[in-house]
Amino acid sequence: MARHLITSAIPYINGIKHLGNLIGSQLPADLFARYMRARGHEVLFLCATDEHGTPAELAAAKAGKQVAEYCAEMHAVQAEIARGFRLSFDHFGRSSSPQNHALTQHFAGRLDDAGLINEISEKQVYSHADGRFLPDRYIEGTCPNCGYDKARGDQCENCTKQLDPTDLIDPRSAVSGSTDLEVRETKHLYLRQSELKDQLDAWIDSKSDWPVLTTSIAKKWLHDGDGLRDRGITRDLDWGIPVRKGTEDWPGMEGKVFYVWFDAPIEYIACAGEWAAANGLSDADWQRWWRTDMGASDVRYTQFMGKDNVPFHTLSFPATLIGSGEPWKMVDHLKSFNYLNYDGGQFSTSQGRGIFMDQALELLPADYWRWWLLSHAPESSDAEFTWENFQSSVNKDLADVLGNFISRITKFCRSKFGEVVPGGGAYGPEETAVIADVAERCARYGALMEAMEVRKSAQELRAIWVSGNEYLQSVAPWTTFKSDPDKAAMQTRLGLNLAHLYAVLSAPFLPDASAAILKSLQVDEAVWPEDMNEFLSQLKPDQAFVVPEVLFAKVTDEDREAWQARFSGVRQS
RNA sequence: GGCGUUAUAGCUCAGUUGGUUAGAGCGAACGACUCAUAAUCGUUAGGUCCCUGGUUCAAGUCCAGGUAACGCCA
Repeated sequence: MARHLITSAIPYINGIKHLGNLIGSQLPADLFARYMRARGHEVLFLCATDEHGTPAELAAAKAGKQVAEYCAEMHAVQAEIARGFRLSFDHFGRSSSPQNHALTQHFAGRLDDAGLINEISEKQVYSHADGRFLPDRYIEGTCPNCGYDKARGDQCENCTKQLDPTDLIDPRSAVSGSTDLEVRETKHLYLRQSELKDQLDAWIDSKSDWPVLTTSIAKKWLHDGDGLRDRGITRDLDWGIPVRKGTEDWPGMEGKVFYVWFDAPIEYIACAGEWAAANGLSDADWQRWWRTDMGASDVRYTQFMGKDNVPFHTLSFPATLIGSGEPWKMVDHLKSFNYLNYDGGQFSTSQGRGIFMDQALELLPADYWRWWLLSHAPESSDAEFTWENFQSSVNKDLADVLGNFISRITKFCRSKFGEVVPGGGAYGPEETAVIADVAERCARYGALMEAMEVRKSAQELRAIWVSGNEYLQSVAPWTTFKSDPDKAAMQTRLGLNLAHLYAVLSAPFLPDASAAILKSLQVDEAVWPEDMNEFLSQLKPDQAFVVPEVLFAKVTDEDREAWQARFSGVRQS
């Protein structure tokens, strides 16, 4: 038994995520976690909401709420939707947790002790009316380039020109509208990542089994231009983790908080602490996952993320861990995904384009989405969601190949032998052949799952479903029954055992359908097949079962057209 | 403008370190079956592997140049 620590990139608190976000990290991470648990490994699967930063403040203000209140509500909403998609987090934490406050401050202190923090004075805009410094995005004014009067201090949305707040004509606060602004000196902390460049470089070089996409992005950041740049890790905001040096005050940094990119990845660790606290466990219980001096040296740590997050996971976060000089568990394998596009363009949270997680669940149960998304995961390049493709994949794979198999075998059995597993002698040569075929495919499926080859795993799983249909078609128990009912009984028994196999193998992809099949076969516990001969004889003669409800109803043309129309524009609410 | 990724059957995609007749699923045509959600199974037809040049006994695969789409940065 191995120990697997699995984290998914943590979704930002600001609103409900779309299907592109889901397949970019949380869903494949869940697939991997479920598979590893099914194989009997010890798994800790963590995710959380990323709650700090300017967008959260803006969204809260727009909703007319305090930031803390807004974040608490949105965390509950996201947690509920995650449950809806059957994401099996051991804990769904919050980057605003007390654990993350303490740990982030701890890391900052350690980094400072190691001489890896610089204090730098810079000029920033202060708003007298708001009584605070304003981040670039909080300042609005007229774009000097195109004359657009709602340009932001970082960029003009109209002409896309990058700006400095001081470029704006008639600048005003986006918070209060006040024009009583002043440029002031303010001090910020910088993490001297450049000092750690060689260590990071060597560490990345040691990861020969990482995908090209991952290492090429990391190498580019390390070597392009001036190389790895030092980065500011503090901000003049109210909402966030107060800047402290461990448990001590940080002179000159009063009223400032850590920048979101610094504290968000630390939440991966803090989340384990939240998990322990929520389950009445001790510090040692989470530290054995994260501290190599406390038992984590045999942990295999895998991170899942979209490609836009790769630099943070390969450079910034490792810089924090290495720089601390403490024995923290570093990532072993890093699986990154490209983007999922929607009908010819990008999914977009800010523009409300595409299908959002809550809307998806209103249309169809989780298994449909899980199957389509995973079997079309954007692994080697960007992938495309179209309603036609979704309809045909889901109907063919789930309704016709898997669903219909379960239906035909259970109903055939009921009509000829009743709702019990029939006897009728031992398996013959045809059965031996199918069992061998399925065993071989199952081994391949396991290897692909182990390697996190998501699409190929889905293909192999589907091929295993097809084997059942092939078998039934070739031995035709409905024909056999006329001349040799005993033989037909035996063939039907294997068919039912195959249904059991499909329930177990499909569980990581289709947890609900899997549970439904097991329930109808009256199997209490799903156990992964080790010996296929043995497994496919587990359902014994005279064992009762119940014909299940239709597992997957088809998506009709009318459904598809209606949904296509409904999701053609941008989200209204 | 710079950089990156991609380009293979009507569609969605596989093609390991260059090695016989380039594969799968869907869709199409034909056939089989009738247990089943008009489901299933089989057979067949579809490809100048974006273009040009190069390296090699041998290139979808490596190199150079070009074209197109997308993305990131300026």
